[in-house]
Amino acid sequence: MAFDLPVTQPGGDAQERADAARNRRKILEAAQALFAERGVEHVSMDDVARAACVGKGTLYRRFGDRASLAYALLDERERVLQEAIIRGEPPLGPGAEAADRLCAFGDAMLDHLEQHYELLWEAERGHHFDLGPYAFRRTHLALLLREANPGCDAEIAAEALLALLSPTLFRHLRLERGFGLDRVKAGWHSAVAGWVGADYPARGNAT
Amino acid sequence: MAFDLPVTQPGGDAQERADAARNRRKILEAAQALFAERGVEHVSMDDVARAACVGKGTLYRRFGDRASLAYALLDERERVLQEAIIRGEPPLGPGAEAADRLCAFGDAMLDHLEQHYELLWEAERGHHFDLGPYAFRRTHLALLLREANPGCDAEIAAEALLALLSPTLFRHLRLERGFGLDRVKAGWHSAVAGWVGADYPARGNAT
DNA sequence: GCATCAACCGGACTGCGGTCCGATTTCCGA
DNA sequence: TCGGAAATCGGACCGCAGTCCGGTTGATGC
Repeated sequence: MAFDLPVTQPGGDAQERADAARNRRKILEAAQALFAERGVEHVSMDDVARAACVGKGTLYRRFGDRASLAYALLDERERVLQEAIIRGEPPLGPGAEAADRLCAFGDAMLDHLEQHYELLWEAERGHHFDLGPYAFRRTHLALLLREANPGCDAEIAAEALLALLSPTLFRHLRLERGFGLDRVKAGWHSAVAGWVGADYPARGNAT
Repeated sequence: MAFDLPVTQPGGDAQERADAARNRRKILEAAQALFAERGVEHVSMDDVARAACVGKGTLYRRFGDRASLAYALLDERERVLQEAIIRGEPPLGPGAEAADRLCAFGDAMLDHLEQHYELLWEAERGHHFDLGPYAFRRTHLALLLREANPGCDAEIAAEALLALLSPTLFRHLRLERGFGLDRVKAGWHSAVAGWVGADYPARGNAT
């Protein structure tokens, strides 16, 4: 079940056999083409294997499961985004106020979702929370929340905010409810404002 | 794909043939027993059919899919909960202040999740949002939010709050993160406070 | 009591995600 | 250049969710 997310080109310390590298590329290219052509959810793993001229065993050896194949295709974009958060310009990157960074983070993530929600949706199935990118986002949010509002339960708040960025909810809001992207972004800003500005601890009212 | 959620006893207008009713009961009993014995996720639909001495066709005719079978088993509990919300005592039922009702709603839902998250998890797969109970909760929350904070985007806020009560997130918080139920409830109260008390509209900060 | 027909039954079938293992290929040291 | 170990390959295989359809059963009108 454990495997390393492939960097775009295996490169680097390269412990990978030549045929293995060739097959990884064939698979990624075939998957990208098929996904673009038919839509992610209408492509089976067998389809990908067949299109890549590769056995299913190879496909699964390389990528573990369907979700991970989806993540592999997103890998580059994810790293760009992560880079922008860690070392990019404010307000997304360091330097701005925490609350502004939180807003910018949501905007960036929502744009990301808008472009890639099909893949993100696939990537999220099953694994949800233990995956690298999720953990990074959680940590990042918790850090900013702690800075913006030291009184709040930053870990819970981070999870709560992150839930708003789940591909599942995004799909629902955008497609089923028909909310515009701007409205969802405004919702994010409100949620951030709520967590940053509310009085803590909240009223006790246990049932 | 469409079918009516079975009331506990088919009763009422009863257009159901005797053998069909008998089979429904056999299936529900078998499912309940198997789920209790092995845990929901270690029981296949074939297992249920076999244990109920019924063909798979019958099983699927009755319940449509796995998620709906799970819901059928929850049906009674769900209706009790819904009744308590619509006509029960405050603060869960009508009569209390909106913000207090929101808190009480979360507490009740979280208790419900605590007891039934395995079934709720199954029930949520695939369908997510168009299902009856979800729609009811969404409407209820939106109503209370509109009352508690007329300035906010109640529809978005309702979805955002409801996301905190998804079986997926609950499982993650309780089991993977190891948060106590009280802490999650406190998180809910904070989230409610945030949406009820924050200043709207939130800062614009579009990317 | 009986004929008729719709509704129901059950198990064979499909498609998919994921696993397994014998055959093959690559890499490395000699 | 060559031999052998180890990683890799690929397709047969499994379990599961969900569909389909020929045979059967129960409700209804006479």
